Amino acid sequence: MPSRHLKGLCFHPSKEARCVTCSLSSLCLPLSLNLEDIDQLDRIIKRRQPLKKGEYLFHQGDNFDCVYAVRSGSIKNYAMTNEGEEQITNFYLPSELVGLDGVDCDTYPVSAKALETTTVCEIPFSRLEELAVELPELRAQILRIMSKELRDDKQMMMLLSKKNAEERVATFLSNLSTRFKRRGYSPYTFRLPMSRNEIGNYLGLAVETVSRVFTRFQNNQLIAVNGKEVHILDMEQLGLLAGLVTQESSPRIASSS
Amino acid sequence: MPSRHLKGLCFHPSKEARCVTCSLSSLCLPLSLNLEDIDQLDRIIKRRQPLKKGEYLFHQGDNFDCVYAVRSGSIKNYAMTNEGEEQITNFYLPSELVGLDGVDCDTYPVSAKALETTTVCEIPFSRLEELAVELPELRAQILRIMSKELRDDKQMMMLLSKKNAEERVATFLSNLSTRFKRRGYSPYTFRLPMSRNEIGNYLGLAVETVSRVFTRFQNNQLIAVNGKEVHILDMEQLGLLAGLVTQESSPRIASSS
DNA sequence: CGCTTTCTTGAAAAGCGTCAAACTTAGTGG
DNA sequence: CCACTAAGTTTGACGCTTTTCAAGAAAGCG
Repeated sequence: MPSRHLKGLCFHPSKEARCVTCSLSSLCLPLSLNLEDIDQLDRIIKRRQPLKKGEYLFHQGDNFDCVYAVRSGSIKNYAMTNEGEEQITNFYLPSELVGLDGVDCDTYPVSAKALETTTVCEIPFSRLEELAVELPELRAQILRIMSKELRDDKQMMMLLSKKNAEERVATFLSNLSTRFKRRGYSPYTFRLPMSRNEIGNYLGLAVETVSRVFTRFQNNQLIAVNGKEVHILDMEQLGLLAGLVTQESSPRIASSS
Repeated sequence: MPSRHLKGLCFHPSKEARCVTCSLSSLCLPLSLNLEDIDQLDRIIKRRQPLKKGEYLFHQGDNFDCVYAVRSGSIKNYAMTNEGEEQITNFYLPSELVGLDGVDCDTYPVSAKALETTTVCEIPFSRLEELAVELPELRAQILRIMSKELRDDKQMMMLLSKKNAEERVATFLSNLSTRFKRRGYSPYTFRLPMSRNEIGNYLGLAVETVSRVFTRFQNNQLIAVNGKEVHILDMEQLGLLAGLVTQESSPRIASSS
């Protein structure tokens, strides 16, 4: 039924080439748009060729022109420090929107690189803005997404300035779990798309520390890890740790011994 | 000359009660609005009674309804951690906009408290949105401000995850300096509106560490401090330190001795 | 299958936090 | 206006968490 409007405007007429049929449609941009609005949005969106691991969506400094919705796979955002090391500022999983922090500059302030084979929807920002003029719901949705990202950033700042290594890793895992769950995947069993190094970089910890915390969590029956495969065994305890737990009387995780 | 439109709509008919005559007009929201647009904006803005030190602009959890432009004084944003300690997420100086991270929630995610006697313009968000429908420039400006805040947050995350105590404090001072300069004040001499404790909280450092770094900077002729009064003596060196300098061959600041 | 990269583990070192105490400033009331 | 108290700041000594360095184990890749 929802197939008016498609015509010759469809760029990659694949089996899932429209927002209405997209399995992520309830999570992605058109969260609160009605069917007609989605059709309009649909017409400005391009599906890009899948990116292979290590390929770039855009580079820091590229002209800002599009935002991207991840359809499958995952993306990392990172900037270069003055010394040339990378600083990861975010990971993006399917249904999440990449590139919004470029809105007020001419260029992307960070680079976006695929962590694995990744497909995205490309949304030309100028056309999105045009469309937003007519669709108040779309406008509101864009604001909501940016505002959400602002709040997530504050959470991250809290993590970086107040939490210790265990709390950081626990927060990271809980957070991933929640996002996988929302996508429809198991919140208990998932594959980390990023390396230990990238986790450490993101969390402000040395690789070795991340590795040690993983082992400690495993020894304490919090999780079971096998390479990038993670099973969360005790979600409650993990959540407690993540929630900035240093309560005097809390059963402290035994230190490796 | 710019005085059509005012009529009975002016809430506090003080000497600086309009955006057009506001000394911050070139910095504040209406950055890129023309005179007529500013007049329209002007009519939805209320000037609130000055806040005394320690008073709240809003509390975490209050209904989100307004954003605020600081006219004079300063504001801190902070959230409560699960353990009940405060975590400062931002400081706002005159011409800066407070409250935007509430846009997509019903309630403010943080509290906003005056660090000193502070005056603000109150901007009802619903009316701002209405107005934004007609004024594309205003819409763009709101996006720009949010996007700027997103990028600032990334910078903060970088600071918290990669910089040591000296680099953090140097960054903090450089940043304040820049903002004071933009306001038209001296970038070299200014008064810190916040306590050492608050600086430490914000930078993820213990008070004692902040204090020690201040002393060290003073011993090394980088700055001169007297209570909250700060003079920057060597802006270049301070900037170098701030810019994530651990270059092998850089003249490392002598440690207090 | 061998090579490179990533991950893990141990031991030592460093940076920062914590505790404690002296000192300064700000605020209050006599 | 000064004394008094509370709050904020500075300084030193010590300890703990995390980093750094190093080396071996596992995994990914051609």
